[in-house]
Amino acid sequence: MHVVIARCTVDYDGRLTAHLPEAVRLLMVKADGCVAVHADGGAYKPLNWMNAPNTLAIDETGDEAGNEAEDQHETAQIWHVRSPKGEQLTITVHEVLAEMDHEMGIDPGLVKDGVEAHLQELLAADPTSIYKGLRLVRREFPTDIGPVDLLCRDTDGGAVAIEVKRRGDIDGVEQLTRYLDFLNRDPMLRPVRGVFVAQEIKPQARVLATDRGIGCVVVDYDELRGIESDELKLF
Amino acid sequence: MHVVIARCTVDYDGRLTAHLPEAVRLLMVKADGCVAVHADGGAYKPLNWMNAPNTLAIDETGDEAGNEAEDQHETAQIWHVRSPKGEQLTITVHEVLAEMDHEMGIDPGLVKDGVEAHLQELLAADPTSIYKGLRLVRREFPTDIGPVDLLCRDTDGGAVAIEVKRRGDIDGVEQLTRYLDFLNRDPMLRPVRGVFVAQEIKPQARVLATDRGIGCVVVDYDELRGIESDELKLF
DNA sequence: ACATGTATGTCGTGG
DNA sequence: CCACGACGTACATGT
Repeated sequence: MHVVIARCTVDYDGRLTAHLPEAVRLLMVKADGCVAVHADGGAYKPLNWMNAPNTLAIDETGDEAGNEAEDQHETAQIWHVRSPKGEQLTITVHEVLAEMDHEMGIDPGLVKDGVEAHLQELLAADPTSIYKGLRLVRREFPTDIGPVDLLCRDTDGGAVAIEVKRRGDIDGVEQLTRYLDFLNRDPMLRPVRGVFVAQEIKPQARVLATDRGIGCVVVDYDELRGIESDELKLF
Repeated sequence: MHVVIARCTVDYDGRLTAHLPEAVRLLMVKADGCVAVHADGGAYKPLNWMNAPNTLAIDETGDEAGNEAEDQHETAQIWHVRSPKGEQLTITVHEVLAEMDHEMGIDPGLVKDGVEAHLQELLAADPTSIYKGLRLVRREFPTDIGPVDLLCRDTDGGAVAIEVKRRGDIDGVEQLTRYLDFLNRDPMLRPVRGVFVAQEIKPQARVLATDRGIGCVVVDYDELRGIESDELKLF
């Protein structure tokens, strides 16, 4: 890991064109070659960056015009970062204010908990938290276009396809719609109702779902986890 | 901007739960208080972070057990970062390997060029670059499910809904399809044709669009800008 | 503040 | 290698 604080200007040309006027910024070069230009604010996203794979070539153009020879900091460097896809990041370093270098090795990695997979797990364990009397047929029920999160039967034996999302967006409704299209071609299942389950459902998603006859159910993750704990306590 | 290279463990508890085992990482604290934990690889995204607004409190617990007094580096610090929304990031610093501090001021900011907004602007200014004889009715034409990028009329007075994308993906086709569904319920507009316009259209997106009777037009950004410049020169 | 659409999204996974 | 789905998505913008 190489870190430089420098007065610099930056130009990116690739998926779009962008320019950063001269200012003091942090330049971060990671072991895999990726480069990021950070300002002193604005969350974790850099102002500009280039992801690996790429090549970094530092062009030591020598002192800038009118520079006193003894001032080592007034050296102008040009960093050329290029990706094989034709993207290009050019950093003109006018002045290096600080620098740091350190070996860090490979990171052991992150352990996560509480994402959609976990929510789906809780709902599969007890579908009645979605809908009274609902019984699970199968998790990740396969269709030609991909697996439905949950396939259930209601009290009348009717098939119910359920899409689980942490945040209920319009995309989730589209996804469920595609699944329903395919499921409803199966004479053994037809007719299949759809239910969209999420911790939060956006208004537009609700409009679209309702328009397509898809039910919407909002569930609470902590509550589900609570119910699960309660049930475990009973035994 | 404060930068620290440290051997540390990290725990995040908020929108999910995550843990990082002990390793050497880069800790970045920006002027607005946001904190990021970087490994020496993996693009620009940090392993863990906390965005502003938040509070950072550094707990100097003193030397770790069994530590030789003169070794200043073996101090264990605990960084508590908390957001008002109840998120919490805890960084246990076992050893500081390097440190850096620098004032950077407010960044003048990024100038972007060539994003969808600009492309839509150019096309709105001259819809004939999409289709001969096309006239603009309204940009961001509202429907119950959101605004269509461009609504136009063709030479026969037929309504044409246009979705503009930088990269023409399958999602864009889905989006336009939804708009067309709603627009075609309006007796004043019906029948409405759809045209998908992008700088690049993925094969699958083209297949889906064609299957749904939606036209595909690939436009060149530089060329559009060129045409615009030419027209400006004429006056 | 909330809702919505864009992003140089990034990042994993499966075909 | 490409496509799809999830993400602590972040982020700007319009209401």
